Amino acid sequence: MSITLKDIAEELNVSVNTVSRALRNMPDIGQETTNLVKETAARLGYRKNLAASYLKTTKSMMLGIVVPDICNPVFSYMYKGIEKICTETSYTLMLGNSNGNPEEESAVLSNMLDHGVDGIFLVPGMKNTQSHAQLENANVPYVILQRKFPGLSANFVQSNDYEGGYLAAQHLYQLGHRSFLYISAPMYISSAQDRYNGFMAYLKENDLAESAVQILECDSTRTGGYKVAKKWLEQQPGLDCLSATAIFCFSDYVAYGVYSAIAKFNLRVPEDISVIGYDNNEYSDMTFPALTTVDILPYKIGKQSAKIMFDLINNKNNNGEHIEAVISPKLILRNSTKEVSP
Amino acid sequence: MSITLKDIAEELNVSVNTVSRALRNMPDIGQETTNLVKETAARLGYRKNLAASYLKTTKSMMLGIVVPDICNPVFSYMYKGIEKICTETSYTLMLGNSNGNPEEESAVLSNMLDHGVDGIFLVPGMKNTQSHAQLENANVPYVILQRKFPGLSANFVQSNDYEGGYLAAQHLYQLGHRSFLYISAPMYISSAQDRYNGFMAYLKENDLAESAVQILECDSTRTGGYKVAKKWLEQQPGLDCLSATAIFCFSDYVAYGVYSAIAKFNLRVPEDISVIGYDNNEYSDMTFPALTTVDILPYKIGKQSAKIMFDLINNKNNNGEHIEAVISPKLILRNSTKEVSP
DNA sequence: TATCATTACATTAACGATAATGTTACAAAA
DNA sequence: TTTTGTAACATTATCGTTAATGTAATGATA
Repeated sequence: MSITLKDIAEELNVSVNTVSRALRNMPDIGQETTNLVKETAARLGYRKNLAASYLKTTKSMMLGIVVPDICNPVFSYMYKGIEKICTETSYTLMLGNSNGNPEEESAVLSNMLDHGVDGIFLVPGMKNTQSHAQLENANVPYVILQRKFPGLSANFVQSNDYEGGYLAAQHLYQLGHRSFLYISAPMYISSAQDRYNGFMAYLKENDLAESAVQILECDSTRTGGYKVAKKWLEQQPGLDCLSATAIFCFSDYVAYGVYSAIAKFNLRVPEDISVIGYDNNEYSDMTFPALTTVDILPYKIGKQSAKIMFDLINNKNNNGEHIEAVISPKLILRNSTKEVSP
Repeated sequence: MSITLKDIAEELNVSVNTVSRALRNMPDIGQETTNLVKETAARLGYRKNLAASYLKTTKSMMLGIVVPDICNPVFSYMYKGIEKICTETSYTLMLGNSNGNPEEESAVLSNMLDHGVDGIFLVPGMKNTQSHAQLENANVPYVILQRKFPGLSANFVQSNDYEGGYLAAQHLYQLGHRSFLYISAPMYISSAQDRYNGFMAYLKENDLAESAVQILECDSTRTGGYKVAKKWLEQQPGLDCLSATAIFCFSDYVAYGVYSAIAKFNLRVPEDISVIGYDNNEYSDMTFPALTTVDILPYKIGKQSAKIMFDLINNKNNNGEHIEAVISPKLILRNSTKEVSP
């Protein structure tokens, strides 16, 4: 059907091996022959069969990416960051969504490994450590993004969640806030814990007690944020004497839900209560009010991960120790936070 | 390194072929042997080498998807729709962004074809017909999503843009609007033209002249929408006598830009001018005001495309004619449109 | 002059799976 | 009894590529 090395070899009356080596610029093929082979290959429209090549070399030139949900802009920007570097080195990407589900995550990983990917990028779903074992057994390099396997070491790139929490606390404190609600993802997610630690660290530096921060958990979605915020508001002694003057949300998604809950109680952001998000979704400057948030720079995280991946593939990491990279987040000031009313 | 058919064969003292056929439930292998082989395969942790399998069968069990930008939720939802169907049939997906750039689109396609994908989903970028030739030559089934190759036939799934334009016009007309601005993507994009045709069709049915609709073109981004709207507003005789009472935007992105431009002139949506978007981005109900828009149901488009793909792969399409599927869009009513002030 | 490199190729054997074709043992049919 | 059929396997060749090894011709070296 399509042109193979054999076709070129027959056309030129040389061996298949010569064609293969000529196309790969091997030094033991004469310059004239090399040129001739390349011209003929181009003329016939030869394209290398990468699967066949893989069979001999065990280099598939494919990398796998597993994310919870590609519709989440955080992950799609990570994807693009990774792709940016991969395109330069003509690696192709296989993508799979785990939907935050351990079984799906595991199935997708297996599938990619069966296809012989040369490496895997994984944004782990919740508490799934099976993936870790899978990846270790597979004997391919892998980079974990954003969420840590609890207690396990790996090549790892993440936004500095501690710093993000710290920045958020600093911003709110400087506006005069002294009582806070942190609507968090479940605390077994390392990011959730780290952000809390950073948040508390700033407050403690400024002599606030731990009791200054209430914590509520939900899954990082709009409905999650809505439900928790609604419940919290219902339990307040009165809408004019809320037990927190600022809400620190685990994600912009959560913040959107919080907006809705606050609106339901006829309160205003930021006059009655300040809200700060996390992630800086593409549209968070279009919300009303525009959402103050922390940008984790997912594109940068993706690029950094890919660079580490290629170091691993090219064996630059000869001592075998795991690499951990941390990207500093950026506070994005908008209109959902204001100084606390006197 | 990893377990092969050979390992299983040696373990059981049978031939490699027997192992292969047993695992595939071929009828000429005895039931006992089949069971034994399967147990052993499971015990040793055998995983099929899909690349090697491909070499014989020319079925790679991979499909390629090329989109302009996976960060655009329209495309990420299409991806998920496709993935939904593919997971059921254990196909794996290769994803590539073209960034709306013909060269990148072409390069990504080549790359996927070199990897031996069994089929390709393509959301074409702008006016690139080279892809069409590439896909035809490649001799793999392909499905085009959303944007038509001008003048060329292909298996094709799209939202009914004509209907979407019609719905938008109907909604605005019923609110009393009689003069419109259509901020469109370039008209060589079939969707842009179709939406215009649908929009005009409704108006003509209600005895409005073509001059009731002004058309301005931009690329479908926030900045594109912002620039065009700003320019239009600057050219108006006065801000209290705009030459259109409603703006029909090619996408929600454009609408966000239009919002910004309108705000810059201290006008209000929808009191001073109504705005309707297109696509129903995930956050369009969080904007201020919440954006009335047309949902193209990208997840459904993805699923439909995948179904067609598997019909093609399984040769159910024996007469060789191209299949075209059209998904009806849905009007989403929110707060950016209101009855025209008297 | 005989030996040794070197250049530029060709030949052969894999990679892991599968399709096509053989082979054996046993049972059924003539 | 001989033929024929069939169930249940084994053997062999092949997909397209690449690594390992082989070889002929030429030139350099001892």
